Amino acid sequence: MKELAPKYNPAEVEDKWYEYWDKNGMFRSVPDKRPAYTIVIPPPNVTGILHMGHMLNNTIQDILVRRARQQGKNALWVPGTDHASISTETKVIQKLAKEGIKKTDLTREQFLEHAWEWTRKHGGIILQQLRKLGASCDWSRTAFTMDEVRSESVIKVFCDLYDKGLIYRGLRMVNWDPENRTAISDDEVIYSDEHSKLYYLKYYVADDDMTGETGSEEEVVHRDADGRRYAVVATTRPETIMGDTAMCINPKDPKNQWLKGKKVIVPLVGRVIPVIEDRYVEVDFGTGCLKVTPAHDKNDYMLGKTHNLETIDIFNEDATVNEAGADTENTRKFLGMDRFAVREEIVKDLSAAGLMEKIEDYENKVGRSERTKAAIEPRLSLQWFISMKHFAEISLGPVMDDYIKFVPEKYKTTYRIWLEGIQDWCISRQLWWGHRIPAYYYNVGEEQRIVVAPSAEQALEKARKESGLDLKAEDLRQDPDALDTWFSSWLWPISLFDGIRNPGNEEMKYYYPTATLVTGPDIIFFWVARMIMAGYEYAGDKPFSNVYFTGIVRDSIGRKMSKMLGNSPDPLELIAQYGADGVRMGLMLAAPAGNDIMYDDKLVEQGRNFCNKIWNAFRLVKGWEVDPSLAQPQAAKEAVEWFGAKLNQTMAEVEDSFGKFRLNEALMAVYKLFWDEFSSWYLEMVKPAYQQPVDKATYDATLAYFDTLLRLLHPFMPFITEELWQHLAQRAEGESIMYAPLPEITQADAKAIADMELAKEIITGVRGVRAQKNLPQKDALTLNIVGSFAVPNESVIVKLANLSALNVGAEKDPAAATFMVGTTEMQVPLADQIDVAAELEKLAKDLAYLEGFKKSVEKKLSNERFVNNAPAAVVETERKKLADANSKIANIQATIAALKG
RNA sequence: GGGCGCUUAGCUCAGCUGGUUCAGAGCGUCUGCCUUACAAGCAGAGGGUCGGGGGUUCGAAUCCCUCAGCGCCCACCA
Repeated sequence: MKELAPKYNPAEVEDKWYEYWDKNGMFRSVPDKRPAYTIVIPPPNVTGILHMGHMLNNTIQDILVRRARQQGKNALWVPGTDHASISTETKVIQKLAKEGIKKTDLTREQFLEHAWEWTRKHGGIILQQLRKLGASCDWSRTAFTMDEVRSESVIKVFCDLYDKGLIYRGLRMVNWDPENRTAISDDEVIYSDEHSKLYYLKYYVADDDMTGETGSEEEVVHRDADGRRYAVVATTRPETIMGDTAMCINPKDPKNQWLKGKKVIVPLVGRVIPVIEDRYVEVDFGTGCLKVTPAHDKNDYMLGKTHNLETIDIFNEDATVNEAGADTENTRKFLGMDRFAVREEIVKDLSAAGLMEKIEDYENKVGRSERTKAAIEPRLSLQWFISMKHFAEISLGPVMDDYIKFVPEKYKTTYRIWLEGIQDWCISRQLWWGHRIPAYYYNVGEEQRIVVAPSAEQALEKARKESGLDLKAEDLRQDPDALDTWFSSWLWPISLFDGIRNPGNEEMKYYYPTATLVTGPDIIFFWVARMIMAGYEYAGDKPFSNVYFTGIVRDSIGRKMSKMLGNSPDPLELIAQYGADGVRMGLMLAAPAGNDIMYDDKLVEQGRNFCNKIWNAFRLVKGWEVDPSLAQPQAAKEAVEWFGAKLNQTMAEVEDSFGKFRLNEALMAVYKLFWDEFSSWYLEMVKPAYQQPVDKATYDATLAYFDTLLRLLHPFMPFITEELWQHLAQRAEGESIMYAPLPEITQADAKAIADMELAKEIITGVRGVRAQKNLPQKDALTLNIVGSFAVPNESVIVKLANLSALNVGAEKDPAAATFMVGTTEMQVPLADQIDVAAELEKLAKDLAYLEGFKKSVEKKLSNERFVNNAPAAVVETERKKLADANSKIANIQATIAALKG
């Protein structure tokens, strides 16, 4: 074979193997007799591009799927993308804006045409990028949440839930995103602390008779220069005063007793509003007076309901002031003005009118849209909701009982608490990009009625039946709203197998429930919980058996990766630079389940270096000439026996780690096995002298071990393992390491492992002496073992320590470098090279340490309570420690005496 | 305000139901080596009173209490 480069070049092999796998249909899965192992991808946004979070998440999925394949399971990883209604619609609007087109200038159909065009142009890029990573998805099954199967599934489920009475339409205070002019769910609102101001406004008492204060001295009564009384209200949102319909105090607030039963005047607006009492108001906040704006605040809305207040909505959909907000002389000028501009203006006006008591700096939580970052405007509107009580009931148990296993387990609590306090799910969005709500309105006289049906035709038929009228198609108006994106996502594990339209079909029976869901904890409510709900409602069983929550990929100083900070590496750039295997390996080493990972280039460097290590180990082995006539050297025989045991031991560890989803530990175990045990120890043990041939037995054993190591590594590093596996032996076209099973794990020979550990300790001891005394490796040394000792793997020791003689039962030699293995003294004679003073100093230190150690053990053993209460085995080990310490001390003392003598 | 979690070597972390696999790993650091598989490497070495305090116990990184710091999630204080 041709000479291999001393460095591994991933770029040369990765695309080649990916095409090979794809061409040979190796990612493809169809139901058969084997057990299934299914993963459905968390569908990335259709127009998104790969970021570090995707890299981590999809690497994990690929590892699980590839491992399942090796285990003989019928592994399927289903890919797809999400239409991401808000996010995509926002992007399309921005793109149109650049072309000078406003959404409002377009018809729904025109807008959707633009959106589809955008989707076609950018859609699926991310799936192409996943191939670079090595993702072994069955691409023939690639789905989209707005393709035909998924869309029909969504509509069918909506109709079904409506028929079941689980979907309703209602007037609610919703989180309104004025930028996209849509309602969003509670979960899509991000609250953060922001600097703002607290404005103290004067609300004069209406029809003030200006008579003196009544009641207690604790009362706080404000008066102006003319003696007129007013209350002070602290607010962060002075622009909403046009919607004030009451002022509220706490009935127990001594400061404000005098306001009871009074009416006050809204500043500037001039409207007279009642003072109401409710314990909701905090006595200690601000002045204890609260302005109540039922149309623009969730709590105020609640107050409005309990106290039967009028609701005045003062804003348009885009949070500019409407007619109702601008119907007085002083507020007329605000018509059409944005809420924040109004705030500025109104603050000026209030101050000018002497109605502003003071302004303070203030820090409060402001809710913003997760997507557009626009400040949420609470808004009353008609929306569609799913009643969640039923779903909460069916989805709690399976997780709490570990029928669905969460990794890490702590998210069970998070999940339970959320379900216990669950709110109804607002599923309508005032967007066009998405699944349009299949609800149709028609009028019977003045009364508006609703029918819900999968199509306009069916709706018409239904409406005719229900109304008894001879309605025409144009009498029905479809609801303009689209459904929340998650309304399609929650069906994903079912709809991917067409299990909504065709319940119980063959694919559903075979692939469902899926094995493991790999996702971030940030969407545990949005998605994970709801998939569990839909799973039970529409497939009669859990959607997945395990949920592996990944962490967030952060930069090396712990910041989230973000475009703004520019601290996120480009994944494809990384792959180009370090190889897909190197990147996968680097990420996985640092990623325990549920832990954030601090990304650093050092990690992927380590991955790349490991690839190189594997590559070079391969170069070594493949470079050997085999001489069949050669007998196997004893050292090689010992090495082969030992490594077989070590391999088995590690495979058991890896198996155990996978069972616990501790992929980083599994990888680390294989990493150390390959680098330390195989490369640094085993290969050195069996390596023939330079340009000497190797015997057949050793060669075969080594290739077999290499093969197994590649299989173990394959799920983590698919490309290099395939490349080398193909080189390792003649493979037929269509063969792949992807389907090479792992050998069975047998009981590891513990004695073989322990013996070699001891041998390694001796070798390391000799190497230590070489390092200290500057003795070159090529000079053979003598090793004398003082007293009796059963030497394990003697040939290996002689070879790796480069010994000319190994004597057991030697006399103590003062002119020798000494090291201890257990209680046994080992010496490398140095003749005149020994530095007596330095040696004595070192021995004195050792002695002092041992004396101290001995004392602590003796103290323990002389403690009667310890001897009486501790288990016999523990006491026994203490006794042994003491005996060992005594023997070591005697040894050292003898050596010191000999050196001095 | 409620809940969950974290604090162990310079960095990132592992240490299950208390006792030789209890003070560990990887990376980094230091020393010596371009030894014909690999300097993206080899060999060797150093490094922590396990956040502070208290308690339970013969014995605590491990269990309990408390304090401090950090992180995340949830929540209607304008």
